[in-house]
Amino acid sequence: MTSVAAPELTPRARQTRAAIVDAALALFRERGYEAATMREIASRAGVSTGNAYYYFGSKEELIQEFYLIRHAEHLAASRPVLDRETELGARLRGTLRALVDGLGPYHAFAATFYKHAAEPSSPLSPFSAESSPARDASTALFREVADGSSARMSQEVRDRLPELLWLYSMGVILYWVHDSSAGCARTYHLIDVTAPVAARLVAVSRLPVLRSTVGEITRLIDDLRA
Amino acid sequence: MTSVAAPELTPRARQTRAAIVDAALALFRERGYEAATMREIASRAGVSTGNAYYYFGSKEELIQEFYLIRHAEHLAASRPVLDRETELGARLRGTLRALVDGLGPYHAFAATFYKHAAEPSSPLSPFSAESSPARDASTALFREVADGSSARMSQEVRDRLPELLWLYSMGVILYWVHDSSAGCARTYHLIDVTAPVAARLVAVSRLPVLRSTVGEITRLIDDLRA
DNA sequence: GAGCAGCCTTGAACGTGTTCAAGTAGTTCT
DNA sequence: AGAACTACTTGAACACGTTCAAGGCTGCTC
Repeated sequence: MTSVAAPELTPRARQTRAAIVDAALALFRERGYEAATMREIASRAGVSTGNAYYYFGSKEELIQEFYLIRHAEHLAASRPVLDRETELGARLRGTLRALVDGLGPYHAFAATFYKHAAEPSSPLSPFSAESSPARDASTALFREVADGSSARMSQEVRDRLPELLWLYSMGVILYWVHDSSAGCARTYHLIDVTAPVAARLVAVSRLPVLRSTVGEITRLIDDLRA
Repeated sequence: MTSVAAPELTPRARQTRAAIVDAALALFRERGYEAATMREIASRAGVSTGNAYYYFGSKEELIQEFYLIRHAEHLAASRPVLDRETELGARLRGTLRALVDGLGPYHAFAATFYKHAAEPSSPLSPFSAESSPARDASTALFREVADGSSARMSQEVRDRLPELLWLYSMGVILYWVHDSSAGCARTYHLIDVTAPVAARLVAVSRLPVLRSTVGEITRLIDDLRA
C-alpha cells in the first residue's frame, strides 16, 4: 500500500499508521464516510480511538491518504494510453477514463468526501496550499498528455494548457460525483464528447481571428495564478 | 425579512420560525457556520433546542433560507444595471458584481457552507433536485441578462446561454469563496476580465469557422441536461 | 364548559468527532 | 544500572448535532 508517511516515524509506528489508513479506507468503502466512525476505524486497526488522532489530526485528514494512493494508481493506469496514442483528444480521453475507472469503487464514498474538499479552509481543498503537491503532480500528468501529443499549439497555449486540463478534470470529477447513472455511463459519455471538443479548441486557438481572444484568456490565466 | 415558510403554519408558529432564521443568520454572520451551535441559535430565538428541529430538519437546512433571501436581494440589486446597460458584457459584469456585493458580509460564513453545497446527496447542492427552484430562478435572471442585451446570437446559443451563465456564476462564487484578497478585489477583477471575454465568445460564436465547434458544444449541453 | 384533536414545545438522552492529562515503553545519557 | 528523554498510547470526558417520548396549548365540537 503506497503511503507517504512522515519520515521520522519508528518502524513500529509506521506500521500502526498504515493499519489505521487501511482500516479507514476499507470502512469508507464498506459503509461510506459518515457511517465509518473513528472508534470503529481505530478498533479495526487495533488501536485506541485517541491514538488515531496521534497520526491524523482529524477524520478528514485520512482522506489525504486516499488522494495520494489514488494519484499513484491513476498515473500507472494512464501509462498505456500515453505510450500508445498521439492524438490529443484520444490521450485526454484515455487519461480521464482511467481517472474515473480508478475512482469507481469509491463512488458513494467520494461523493461525501468531496463536500470536504470544497471548503477553502480545509487542507483537503484541491485549491489549498496543502494540496499543492497533489495538484502539481496532477498538472504534471496533464502536461505529459499535451506535450506528448501531436497537437500543434502556440507556446503561450502550451504553457497554460496543463492547468486548464487539470481544471477540466476537476469538472469531470464534479460531474462524476453527481452522476447516478448506471456504471456512471453519463460521465464516460461526457468524457467521450468533451475530450475531442477540448482538443478541437486547442486546434482552433491557432486561428488568426481568435488571436486577441486567446490573448485575453492567456492574460486572465496569468492573473489568476499570480 | 423575506421568507418562504410552509403555508400551513399558525401565525404564531410562523413568527417562531422567523425568529429562528433570524437568530441563525445573525449567528452565522457573527461567528461562522461551525461555531454557531444549534443550542445557541435556539436560545437566541427564545425557543428550546428541540423546537428548532421542528421547523428545520437539520442545521444545514437553515442555509436554504439564506439562499432564498440572497436570491431575492440579488434580483433587486441587479435591477438598475439591467435597466440601464444594453451591452452583454456590461450587463453580465454588473449582475455578477451585485452578486458578490451582496454576499460580502457572509464571506467567512459562505466559505464554510459551500462545503455542504458540494455534497451531491445534500439538498443544498446547487445541482440537486431540491435546489431546482433556486437554480431556475437564477437561470431566469441570466436569461434576462442575455435577452435584454443588444448582443446578436443564433437561436441555439440564445437557448442555452442562460444555463451556461449560471454555471459561470457558480464558478465565480467558487473563486470568491477561495478569495482571501482584501475586499475580495481579485474576485471583482476576475469578473471585470471574464465578463467581456464571455460576451466576446458569444459574439464569435457566429463565425462560420466555428459553426461545427458550436454545434458540438450545443449537442453536449443538450446531452447533459437530459 | 368538558372533552377532544392536532399543532407545537420541551429537555433529557444518544452517538459522534475530538481533546487531553496521564500513562508506558524504548532509547540515550551519565 | 539508573535517570532522563522522547515517542507513542490510552480511555475518559467534552461539546456538538440530532432524536424522541412526553406534555402543553389552542381552538373546535357537542
